[in-house]
Amino acid sequence: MGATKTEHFSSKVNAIAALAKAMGHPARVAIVEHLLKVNGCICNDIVNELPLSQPTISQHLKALKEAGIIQGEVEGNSICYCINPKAIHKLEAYFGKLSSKLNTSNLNCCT
Amino acid sequence: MGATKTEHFSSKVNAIAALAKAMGHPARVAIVEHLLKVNGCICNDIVNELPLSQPTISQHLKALKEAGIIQGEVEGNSICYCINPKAIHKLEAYFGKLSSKLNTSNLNCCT
DNA sequence: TTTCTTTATCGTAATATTGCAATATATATT
DNA sequence: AATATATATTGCAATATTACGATAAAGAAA
Repeated sequence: MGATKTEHFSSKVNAIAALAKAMGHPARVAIVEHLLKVNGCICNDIVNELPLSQPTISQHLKALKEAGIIQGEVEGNSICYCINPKAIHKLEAYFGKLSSKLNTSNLNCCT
Repeated sequence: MGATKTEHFSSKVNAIAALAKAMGHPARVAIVEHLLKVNGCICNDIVNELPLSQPTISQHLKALKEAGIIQGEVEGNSICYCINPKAIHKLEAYFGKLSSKLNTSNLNCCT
């Protein structure tokens, strides 16, 4: 026990959960926000923006990258990280679909 | 160390992270999917739908409830759980805003 | 080549999460 | 009251996450 039983769930459900999990930490949300603010890339300035150590930030960047939320390229001396719009769009599409289904359904309990 | 340093981040960032975290497990996504499918409430049938024990499911329901993703009411012998549309809408709005900002920005790197 | 800068990885400690058996609680039914 | 049904809580073991110091790696600049 202790490990998530991903094998029992559909790949669609696992895919959404993996994306949501990656966004499930304030540091990672803050990284995405920062990437959006600087309109493109992180080149060495993210460490100064967040109240976390460099190894911790590197770890969070890795988690975001492995989930497909961001993508990175070596850019000379530093690394260029930016948001992968497709991943964000998947989340938007999923929650958007949920929202619209909720609007059309008659939730006649728990109100 | 080991605990998330939530106190260093804005309440907006923490709020999104908390919602995303709640959706960051396949069992919890599956619960939400099931709630949507039955168009309203869970009344005792969720345990038969998921490949997890009753205590584990109860735990996931509690996590979803504490995050505000679902809301529950005692309904006679059983419990009536249903989705809180506001929480889903917050997620949709957040990722929607990210998406549209990404569309208008010129991501001239990492392409 | 040496040094500087930037990012990644390793090792480790603290904490959190996941999962379940056992048990408790609470209401319905008989 | 006794029993049945549905959900929650407790206690525990296994695993994962978070965070950071120390160190490594890799390219830039001198």
